Amino acid sequence: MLDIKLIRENPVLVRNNLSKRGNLENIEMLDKLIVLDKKWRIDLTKLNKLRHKRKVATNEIAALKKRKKDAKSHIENARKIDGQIKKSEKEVLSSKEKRTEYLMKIPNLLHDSVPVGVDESKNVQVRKWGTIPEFDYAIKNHIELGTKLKIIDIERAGKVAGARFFYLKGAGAILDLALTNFALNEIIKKGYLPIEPPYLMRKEAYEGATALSDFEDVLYKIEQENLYLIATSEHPLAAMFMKEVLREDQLPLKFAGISTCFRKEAGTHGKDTRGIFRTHQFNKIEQFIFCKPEESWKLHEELIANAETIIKKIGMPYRVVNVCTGDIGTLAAKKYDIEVWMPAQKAYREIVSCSNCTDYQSRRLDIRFREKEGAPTKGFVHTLNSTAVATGRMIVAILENFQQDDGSVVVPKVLRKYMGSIKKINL
RNA sequence: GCCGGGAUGGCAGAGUGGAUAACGCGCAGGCCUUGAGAGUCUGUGGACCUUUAGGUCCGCAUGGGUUCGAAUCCCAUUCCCGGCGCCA
Repeated sequence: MLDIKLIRENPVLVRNNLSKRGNLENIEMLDKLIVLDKKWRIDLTKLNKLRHKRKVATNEIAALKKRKKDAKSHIENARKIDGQIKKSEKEVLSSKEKRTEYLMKIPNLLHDSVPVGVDESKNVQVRKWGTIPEFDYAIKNHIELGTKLKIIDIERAGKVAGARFFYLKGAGAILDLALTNFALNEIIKKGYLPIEPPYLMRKEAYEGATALSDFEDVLYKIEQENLYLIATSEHPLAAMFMKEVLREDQLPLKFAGISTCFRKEAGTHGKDTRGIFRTHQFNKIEQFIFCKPEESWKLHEELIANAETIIKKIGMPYRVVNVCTGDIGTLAAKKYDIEVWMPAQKAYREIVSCSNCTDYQSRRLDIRFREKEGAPTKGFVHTLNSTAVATGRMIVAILENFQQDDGSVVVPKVLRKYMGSIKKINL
């Protein structure tokens, strides 16, 4: 959420930044918010005056009672004020709730380096690495490869759980674990603390960690409980310190989240329907950082570099794109995606998403920092997140890029020590 | 799941229906000191109004209720501690 004080003091700056996203709704919400905020402040001042009146009246009653005098008429008067207060309280509460609603929906301010554009076609390539493999035979896609090698079973998963689920078997299951272990070790080496978070989160925590629009389209809710399955370990990691004040000398805090991710994928019907590229459940190692505001842009580059190192070591051709204003999402001020080459689709496809959320997420979660215990707070921390590896998509990429003409798949060198030293997945 | 105890400022901890949330620690500033420390004084949550300076309200886990008036009484919820039960 944005700072309401910034909106009050510099609405033009906020409006200009929001308009870059090309979504008129944001501007409308901003206008409504400014009106509501003004109304709320006027109503609140009225209410405070009424409450003061009551305080004076009840003090008088107390004084009279102490002297054992009759206070009946005074009590009658106080009762009247009470009625007015109740009415005023309702108004204040209602405008405050609406105000908060808009404030929570208005997206983050964008960094100047974010390219302007309506959709992903306007994302800007930052750099490219590796060579696109050439095949002198008819290549197979990951579904054919995985099915033939008996390491992926999508049909039976359909029977058991429905579309967009899968079984990983044998070398497939081991490959998933190998990717997890490899990526985790790579970032542990760089000083990230591994964390297995809760896979379910309460609504109050989740509202701080993500955009409200995700509740419908992305998150699974547990029936009869106030709990949601996490869509990424970013969310429980972000919420871990909610309502806390961190110590400045402990920043930056760097974490490696380990979790399965659950996503409804509502509204993606017809998109990537086959295979395990887009599924309701997948495993992911996530990088997450809490830091001081002045170091977040440097750390954003560190996160993308870490993710690139992992992909380079696996040996996968990729490119990094600077995600444009129309495609960037609510929380991020800037976002890089890494897209790896998928031979069967003949396209670069997203495999890593790396965002600097500045103070937007931390203000929602109320995570501040200060120099030391007892000292006044210095403001909100910045939060950043980035995929280290999403195993499902990486398995797709490995199968397709490293396939051989006999239908076998070469195991990337760096993963072999996690897979009993096998060099190939054979029939 | 059942029974009992609890939740108060950055921390510790009083306050059981009638003004100011006591004392302490920490933190910030002043005085003192060559300096540090000790000592001492003042300040130390949030919002709103007005702004040299103020003023008002809110804040005792969260949400309701009772009352002229609630940290204090009642109800619900959440979390923590102890005991019993169940359990990988």
